[in-house]
Amino acid sequence: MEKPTLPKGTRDFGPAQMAKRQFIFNTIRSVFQKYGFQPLETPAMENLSTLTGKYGDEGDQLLFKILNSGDFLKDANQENLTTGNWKLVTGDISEKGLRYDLTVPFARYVVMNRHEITFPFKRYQIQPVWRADRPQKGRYREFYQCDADVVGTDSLICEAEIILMIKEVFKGLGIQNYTIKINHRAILSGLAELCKGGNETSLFVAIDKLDKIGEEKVKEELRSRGFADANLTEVFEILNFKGTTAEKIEFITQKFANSEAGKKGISDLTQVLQLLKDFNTTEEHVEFDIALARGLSYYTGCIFEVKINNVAIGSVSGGGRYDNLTGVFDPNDKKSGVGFSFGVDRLYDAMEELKLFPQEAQISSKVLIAHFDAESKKYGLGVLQQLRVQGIASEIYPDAVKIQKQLEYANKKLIPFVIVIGSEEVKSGMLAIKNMKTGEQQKLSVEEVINLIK
RNA sequence: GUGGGUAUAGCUCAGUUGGUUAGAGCAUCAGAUUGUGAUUCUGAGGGUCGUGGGUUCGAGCCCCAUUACUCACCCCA
Repeated sequence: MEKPTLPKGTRDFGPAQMAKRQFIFNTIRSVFQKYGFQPLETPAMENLSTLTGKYGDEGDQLLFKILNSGDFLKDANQENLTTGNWKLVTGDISEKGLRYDLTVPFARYVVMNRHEITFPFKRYQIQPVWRADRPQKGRYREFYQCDADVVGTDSLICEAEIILMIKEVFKGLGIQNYTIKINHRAILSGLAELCKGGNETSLFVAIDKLDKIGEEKVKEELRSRGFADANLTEVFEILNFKGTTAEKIEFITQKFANSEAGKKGISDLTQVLQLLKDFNTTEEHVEFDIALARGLSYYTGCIFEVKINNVAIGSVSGGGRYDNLTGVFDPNDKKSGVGFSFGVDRLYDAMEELKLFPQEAQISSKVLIAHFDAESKKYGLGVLQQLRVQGIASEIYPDAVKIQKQLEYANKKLIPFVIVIGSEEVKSGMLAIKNMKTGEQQKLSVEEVINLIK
């Protein structure tokens, strides 16, 4: 018989992992809801026409496509088949694909439902997405994103609130050493204006790697992409400027004196920082990083990225403002949106590495009822029901087996208390309750047991 | 898409210049213990060494192919 396996880059999540994952999901969800976001779910699959062209050529390559049902060759163009033009054949035999992120399906939803939606619309969405790239550390083909976006307002309060939410989620998860990097697309544009010639995107992609590969490697890459060293002097002067956020802003304000884009970026950023003060929060964990660029082509305003320090995993959260997302589906409907996303799978890996999962989050039942014989098992059912009425998660060992085995079961399931029932307990009504951590055992009435555990 | 690495028990891994019957820890099961787990002691089960071919008197080890996994690059959560 052939051994069953999983598709590359996908995982099962057993009870132990699910307990930890749900701890993350619950933390994020409760923060989203506290900030007034409402839930949304969209289908796992979208029409390919909805997805293609939104993520650039690279992104189109990484889309999982779904083969048409039935005789999918029926409608395929014979010429495409014989010439072996796979890209054209793909379009003939596949019209659906798995979602690549949550932002594009959200934009589609907004355009389709704009008459029912009250703007500004704040939605959160926690669902898996799929990417057909080669898996590696911290990178899967199926992974969950937790998105929160606001569409229909260009207020910078949204940007400030994103920072607040990130801080609150990380506090809830117990992650302390992290950095929220912030930048602005217009500041990047200002930077591009300072070096004449060369492709803007190539510049952003290259400088984004600055802290990873260093100045020399970045310059090397830029040279290979047609940038002249002489034109890069001022760019690197800015990128290498060290100082506080306020000092950085002052420095680039002089540099961007003649740049409309640069001035707009600085103004937005300054306002966001001021709003943080108005919210009575500090700039702790927030870092203005002029080299931060994000790949997705639709960001137009502030951009964010969150990294957990001392953990070798990519960013665990990112986002930004896009002025033109709905415009992709309807050119007459250009709504401004801003949003961000947590990568649960990377948060999980990072928290595992940092040993941040609290053990309480892994407890399922609080009590197990163990029994010595049929009569005590029967008696235990009544006790079990009383516990459950009190809202205590509890279970009884269903089979008649040795007490050893029942205690082992509790031990493995991390159940903290075991009520042992035998003929003595049935007779007296006093229950033997054992604390599995300390090993202590005492005789208590049902009411006393409930008070102890609750 | 490009380039490395790995593949031996359910899991994590040893395995000498190629040499008889392939080992350990953990896990599982049984017992020490007929009203007590995690700790301790004793014992047991479990492997066509990823797959296919080649070299050799002889291959877990060397060579070729293939598949899976994994790490890095591109890009990204």
